[in-house]
Amino acid sequence: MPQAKTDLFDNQLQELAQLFKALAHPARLQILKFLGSRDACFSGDITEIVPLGRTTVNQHVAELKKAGLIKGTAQGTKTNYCLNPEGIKKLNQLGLPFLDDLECKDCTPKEC
Amino acid sequence: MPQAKTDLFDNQLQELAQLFKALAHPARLQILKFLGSRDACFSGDITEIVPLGRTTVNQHVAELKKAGLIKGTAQGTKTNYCLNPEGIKKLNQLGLPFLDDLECKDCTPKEC
DNA sequence: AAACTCCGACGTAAAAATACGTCAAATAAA
DNA sequence: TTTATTTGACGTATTTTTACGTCGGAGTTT
Repeated sequence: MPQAKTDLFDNQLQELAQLFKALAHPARLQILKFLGSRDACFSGDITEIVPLGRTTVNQHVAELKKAGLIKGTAQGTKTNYCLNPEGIKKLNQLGLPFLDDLECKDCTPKEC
Repeated sequence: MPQAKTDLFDNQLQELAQLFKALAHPARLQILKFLGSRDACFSGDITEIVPLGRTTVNQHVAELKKAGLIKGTAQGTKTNYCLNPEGIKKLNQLGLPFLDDLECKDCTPKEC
């Protein structure tokens, strides 16, 4: 884009859009779902979870890290991947109310 | 991207990723929020709601339409913009459970 | 030590997203 | 009828995203 104009918007909207962007690819959803479905963190090859090349998966992992939704701390050869509770919390704090407020309120069939 | 590999993923994940993608820009969030905050639909110039050029805003509107989140029916010169209850419902049905399931379950500080 | 495994960093290519200008059609207002 | 207003369609430039190959380092295994 010929210059990102995202800073013309409300801060909360910007932040929320960033978070939703991190969720805008099935590979990233799959990674989050995988980590969320486990009791503990995952120390192993995330590449094998996702049907894409290793490099590509690592890129998606990096994006999730950048968005603050997961953490990955090196542990010997392997990396320990966890959900980042703070990021998830922020996602829920901003995202859930937004989705809730979209519900059709008192719209009659005529109006909607 | 040199070929979209999105079809390698679970259908629900694909669909949800598509919906989140539609929410991945502050302009689109602003439009949704605006329509959602009203009791009825909006018949007027959406361009003036968003701090971007008319053409650009219309493009965002088209994306929201494509994602099934809003409807826009022509009414004389103006267009009547409404949230699309079915799309919003689907977003909530898929999105809310996903977000809820990401909550850290019984992770001790040691593990996360 | 040598071989292997896993990961990050770098580079690359194709596609999509973003932002806008311009134009034409349709309706409303003068 | 002429003039505006509004919207959608088309085209374009720039940036970002997506997907991968390759290389090198850190640590394990043999």
